[in-house]
Amino acid sequence: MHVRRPATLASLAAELGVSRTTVSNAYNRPDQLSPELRRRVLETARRLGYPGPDPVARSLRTRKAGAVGLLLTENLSYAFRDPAALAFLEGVALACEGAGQGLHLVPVNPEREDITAVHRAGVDGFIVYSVPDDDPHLAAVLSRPVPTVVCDQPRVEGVDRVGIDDRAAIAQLAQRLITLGHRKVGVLCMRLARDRNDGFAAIDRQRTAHFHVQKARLAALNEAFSAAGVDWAGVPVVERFDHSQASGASAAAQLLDKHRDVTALICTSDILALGALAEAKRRALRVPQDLSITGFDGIADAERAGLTTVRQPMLDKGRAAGTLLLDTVDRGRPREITLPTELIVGSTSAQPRTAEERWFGP
Amino acid sequence: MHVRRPATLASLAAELGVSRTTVSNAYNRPDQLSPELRRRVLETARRLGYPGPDPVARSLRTRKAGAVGLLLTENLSYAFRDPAALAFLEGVALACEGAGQGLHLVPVNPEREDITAVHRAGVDGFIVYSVPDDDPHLAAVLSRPVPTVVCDQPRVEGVDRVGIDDRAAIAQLAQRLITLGHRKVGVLCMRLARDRNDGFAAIDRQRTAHFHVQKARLAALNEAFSAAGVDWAGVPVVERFDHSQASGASAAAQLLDKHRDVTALICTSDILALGALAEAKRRALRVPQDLSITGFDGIADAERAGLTTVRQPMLDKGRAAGTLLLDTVDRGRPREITLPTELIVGSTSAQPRTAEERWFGP
DNA sequence: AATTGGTTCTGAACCGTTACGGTCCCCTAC
DNA sequence: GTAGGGGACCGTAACGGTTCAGAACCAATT
Repeated sequence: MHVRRPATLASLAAELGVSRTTVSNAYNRPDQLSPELRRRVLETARRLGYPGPDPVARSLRTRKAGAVGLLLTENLSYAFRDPAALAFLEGVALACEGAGQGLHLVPVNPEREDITAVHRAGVDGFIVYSVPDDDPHLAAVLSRPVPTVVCDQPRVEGVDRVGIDDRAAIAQLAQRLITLGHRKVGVLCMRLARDRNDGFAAIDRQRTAHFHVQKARLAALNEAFSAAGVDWAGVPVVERFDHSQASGASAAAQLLDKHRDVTALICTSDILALGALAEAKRRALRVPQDLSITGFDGIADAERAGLTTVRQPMLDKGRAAGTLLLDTVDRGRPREITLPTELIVGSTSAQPRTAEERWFGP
Repeated sequence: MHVRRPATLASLAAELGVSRTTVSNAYNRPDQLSPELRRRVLETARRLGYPGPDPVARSLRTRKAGAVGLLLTENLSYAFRDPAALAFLEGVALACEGAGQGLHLVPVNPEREDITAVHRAGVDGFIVYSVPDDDPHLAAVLSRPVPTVVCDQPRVEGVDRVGIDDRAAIAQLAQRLITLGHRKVGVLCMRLARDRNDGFAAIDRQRTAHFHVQKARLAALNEAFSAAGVDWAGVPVVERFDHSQASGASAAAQLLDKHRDVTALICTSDILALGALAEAKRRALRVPQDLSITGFDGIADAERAGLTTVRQPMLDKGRAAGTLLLDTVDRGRPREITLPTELIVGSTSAQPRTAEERWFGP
């Protein structure tokens, strides 16, 4: 550890016999004082071990912290494990470093409601990524008098927003499955609300979901399959609180145990889909002959696995969020950026076998 | 964007007809005022849209920012691409969230010398990860009157440190190759200094390297192979500024073009090794029969590829750095933590073929 | 009646800077 | 000789809190 005598701008000024303003100018506005004096100031600073103006005091005065706050649904460390979140983070970082801004990761525990971290963060603005609409942290952010950008969340009055058209994106996927002939499908989705509910999610829970993205995707699936004559009430939807391949596998198991007749498993994330893929393999179900499986996100592992999925530009999303937040120019009315998505048809989806084939083989 | 009338603690106090102290206490020391008054304060705060004490002003007074600064060699966004750096980051994040501290990523451009970001960061301490010993950012950090932990760097007077025994770790690897019979080896390493030098690195450059880790590993290799009778001056070492598989591949190509007789390629990182592996494949060199290749780090991709490498606990490293920084208790004399490493013998190393075999096949 | 003790609230100092609006002085130009 | 201009530096007032030593008050004890 490294401790210095607390030299301040004032003590430096006293030592030099100049005003504090002058010392401040030596650091911030070199043109406001003679080069000679500036040299003396800096030299004396070195001698006294003065590290330059205190960042916090400066922030207080200038009302600028030089950093962007990032709020995630999950534990801080989770973000480093999920490829999609990671790409988002990378995008935000890109925007930040382009603007010379720091990136302040706000520590949040999704299971507790400790808001203090949000209140403590000395930042010029917040990016809020995919938290439930009733999240107290979100409320805390909005209460703070700094600009905010939300991402993968519902619109908030007067707040910039970045996202994709989740409904259209998954509707396209659904349409593909429908065209292929799938009518008996199941869905694996991520957590729908802040409470842990690992299991089937009835329509009511789907409708009252607090995670905007999941809710939108389920609603769009509902709409698409209903239009194709499928009774959505009969479509099993399994929810998982934790987002991991293991969760995907167990969810798939739970669903398949109860509904052996499904011909397609629609997963709202690639991670879940990869888990489902593993479970299918474990059960010796052939994909896509016996079971089609689809994901969402377009992460590298999904591509590697040949997953049918929807690719969304996570990195661009992060960058857009950062840019929006840092672009102070045309901050008039709230802005909204919707990024394009792309259906990726992989090798994990195909026509379902007919009943006959199911009994007698292909 | 979301702007509120600037209500302050003072204006709240005025509105309520109480002192600022009382309002402050309402937030920070509930036991210091009657529950009734506290209720009124909070209620009035809500009505006026007062978001609670300003974090920056609070930080100024309390001298606590509630955040840890993290300084990396590379661009901010790089950290999200390199698995090893990522694991480190995750470890730091883990420690931070355990202590309820924010994680402030300091934006740094390794090619420029803009130090202001370090001076601007309102943090309670710094973790500095693998920057060159002459890095001006490091100097800037050390000049600040806050505790610091360096990681994968040489000792700095009076500063806590976390690392591994690089020399011992790679010496073990070298010993293995020597035992297998390799005497004609080549080395691929990461950047040795702040200037870009994509190409062969002569002994002099190796010796004057500013990246501690690389320097230590090269020195240990030198020692080990010299002891085995190899003239280190004749061992080609190729350096790459950018750390990527592409770099590894091109470095391998450059080395093999000039030194067709090497039987083993020692890489100072798994990323480089994976690139070398790709290049070997491109050249139809069989690994390990025609060429042994080793890495360093023990990332997941390396394991998948069966790489012979040294595993180091990157996550633990990050966590240790965070813990060290946040543990204010026994901050007496500088502490040092050295983490264990483990030699992983994979399928990319084997006995070199004899000269005979080289000509006539195995 | 005086002392003690406990709550509840206040006043003033302080944290280390920067913004703003000067002042002062020297130099040039007419 | 003096008006005008510009460079160099300064004084004061915030910025928005926290902290600590009391003050005021009331009840209980001696």
